[in-house]
Amino acid sequence: MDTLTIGQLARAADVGVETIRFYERRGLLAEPPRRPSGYRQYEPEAADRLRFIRRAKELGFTLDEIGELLALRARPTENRDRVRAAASAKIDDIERRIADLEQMRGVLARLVSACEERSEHADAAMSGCPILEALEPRADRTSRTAEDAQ
Amino acid sequence: MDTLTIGQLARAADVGVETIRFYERRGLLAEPPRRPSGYRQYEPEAADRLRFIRRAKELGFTLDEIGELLALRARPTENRDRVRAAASAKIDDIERRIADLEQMRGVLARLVSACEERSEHADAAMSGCPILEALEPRADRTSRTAEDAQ
DNA sequence: CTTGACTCTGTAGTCGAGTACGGAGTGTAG
DNA sequence: CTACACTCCGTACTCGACTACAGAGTCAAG
Repeated sequence: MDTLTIGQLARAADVGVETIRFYERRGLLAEPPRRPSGYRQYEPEAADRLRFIRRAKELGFTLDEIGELLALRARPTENRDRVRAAASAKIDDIERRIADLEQMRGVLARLVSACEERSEHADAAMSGCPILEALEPRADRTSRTAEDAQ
Repeated sequence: MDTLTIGQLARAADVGVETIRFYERRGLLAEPPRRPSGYRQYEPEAADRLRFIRRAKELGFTLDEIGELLALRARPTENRDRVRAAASAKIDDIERRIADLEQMRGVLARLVSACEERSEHADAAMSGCPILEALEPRADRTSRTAEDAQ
């Protein structure tokens, strides 16, 4: 027997049974043939397709994008450019996200080290860890009349 | 007049009116005093608090985490260590995310360039852009009998 | 005084990617 | 033949962070 039930497929691809049906509804997975009982019968390659989906998700593609990728895959050579373009766009996207995260990390790192310095010569007990204060004033401050107990 | 209506505050902090009420429900924003009519009356500092929230969100904190941060802020000096610890944990988190994204980018970049090479000496028309194929086999392959037109 | 913009409350909808559940039918090992 | 695991379908729920809406009341300008 070289077809799989949905549960066997789920174990093979390490996803949930419900996830497989969900992908089918979303059009990411073709409807497989059925046994007379209605049970889905998958070929082992279905697990590859599921792994493809998982891998693409890990690479930051949304399910919609993955659907497009799978559609392109059907006719590969003529769509090479489009696949390449999609991947390039995704790279740009990823680079933006990396840059954002690096900026965040920089800000937090500065604040943590500033905070540590203060802790060491523990005199300035009157001023808190600068992390919180530093978060507040984003670039150009709007008018501040000083003097206000919230 | 130095109090703001919710709409003025929303414009000042560049968030939606509904968002402000949502933050209030979530406990991120204290309930402000009201006019007899029930209208909320905000001090200008409320805009700082909203900017704090926005900034922290940009830094990757969830609203729950921001709530904790704001709670810690109330008693700053005694909580310095905890604030610092929270920020450090967030840095670790950010670094993990950066590493993941860099890996994704690496994979995609390799695939795109491999694809470009093929396009140049455009002989291998039989094999598609390797992006799609390369996505599939995740590390150790499970049995593949070759030969299958899906 | 009227008009129109604003605000109030409470509830419901959105998006993405699933996950859970109920009730019925099926496959199979012992 | 009887358990019991598995599968079917459809619907509803989850999470996070909002966003929209209905219907009523309020404020300020002209």
